Amino acid sequence: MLALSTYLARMANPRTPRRRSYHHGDLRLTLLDVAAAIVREQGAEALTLRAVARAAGVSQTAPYRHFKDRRALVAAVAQEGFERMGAAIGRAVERGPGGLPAFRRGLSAYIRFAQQHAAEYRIMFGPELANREDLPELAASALGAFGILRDGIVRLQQSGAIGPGDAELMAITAWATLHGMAMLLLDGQTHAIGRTSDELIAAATELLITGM
Amino acid sequence: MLALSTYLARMANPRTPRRRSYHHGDLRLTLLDVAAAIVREQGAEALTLRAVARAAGVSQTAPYRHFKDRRALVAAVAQEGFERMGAAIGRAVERGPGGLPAFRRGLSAYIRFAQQHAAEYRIMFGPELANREDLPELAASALGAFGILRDGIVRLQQSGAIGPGDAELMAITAWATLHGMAMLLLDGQTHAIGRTSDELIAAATELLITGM
DNA sequence: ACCTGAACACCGTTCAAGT
DNA sequence: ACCTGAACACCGTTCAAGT
Repeated sequence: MLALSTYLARMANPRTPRRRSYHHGDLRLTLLDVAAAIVREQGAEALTLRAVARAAGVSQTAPYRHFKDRRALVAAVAQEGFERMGAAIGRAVERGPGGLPAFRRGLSAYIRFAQQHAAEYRIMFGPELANREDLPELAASALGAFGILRDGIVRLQQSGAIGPGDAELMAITAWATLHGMAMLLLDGQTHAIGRTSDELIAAATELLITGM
Repeated sequence: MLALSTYLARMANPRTPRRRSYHHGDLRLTLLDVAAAIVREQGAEALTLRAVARAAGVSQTAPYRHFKDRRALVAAVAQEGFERMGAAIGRAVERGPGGLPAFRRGLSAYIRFAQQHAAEYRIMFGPELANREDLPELAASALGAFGILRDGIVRLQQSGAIGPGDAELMAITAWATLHGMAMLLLDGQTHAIGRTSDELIAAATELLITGM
């Protein structure tokens, strides 16, 4: 989680220890770190291959040794995002009593992650990576996150906390609601309406649970 | 609704009647038509100012007389989209019995519009226009569409078709669900799950109504 | 008032060449 | 095996100049 300025300062500083050789060693990892820093600090649209190369201190064509094209780098950033989001939701679910309260905490954690990592979330669900046919790892990460939601619903049904019904259709609808609410919040569409994000998260969560 | 090829052929054809003068006359309208055709036929990412100028047969800087920058052109395309979507939903609501069935038809119409005008929908809700602070007309169009939804919910409450509660919070949640489901469908995220879009639309609609 | 042409600072990507 | 440099085909945008 180094700041972008750290990389840039390192490159500008003549006392920066020279690389062991002409070869970088772990350029792939450096590129990913730099990419994440750019997204975090300058937003999704600032994530260009050339900017990443510049901040990493390599030529603009060096990244092509490690990523097929720009989209592959973006996909790697998104994949990290899915894994971090899954972990954040998992922590929220574990942190307290189970059952319906745990489910509520999970739903809230989803939207809070989107708000706290707005640019990353946009990349995860942006049009560029919408088609995941050629990105099987990314598709698996996303599907894994969906599975957590569906399994949570199944357990709630088994315990009788929510009514019966097609758990998968419920999960897709819940996901759609979370994603939609996250986007509305990120885009500031809810400012005009004058409600706090906590109110909106609570409303969406309760409507979903009541509907189930 | 002319195809892009029509504009391009017109430019390539030496028999195309020359413009009345050095001035185009209604370049703004032509640019908007061409932009809509490009979005429809080549997708949202193909909508560049230079491509629009080329297809319209003017220099690449001519559009700047009519649009402050690229974003202003994109916003104009989005605005047309909001108006057409509002009209499509209105037609669906009117076409049949009122009350809850009309509300269901409206919700379905929203998602069907998104599916049938996928690229346009992406532009309407894309990150580029997310911040509408400097686009008051666009903000008004979007808020108008939201108002239709909220008023529909209020009427359903008055008739007792759905339970009481904060209509605005219900409307935002419903909008989030529609938008989220539309995006999941457009992005093909639902393919992996193997349900038809009709099933998904029905599930989302029923869960929302039950929750209300 | 409206449009053009040249220019600038960016992109992604390819390909031959360097170490 | 990994990285560089030059090149190509794109962008958005500005500014002086043409009609």
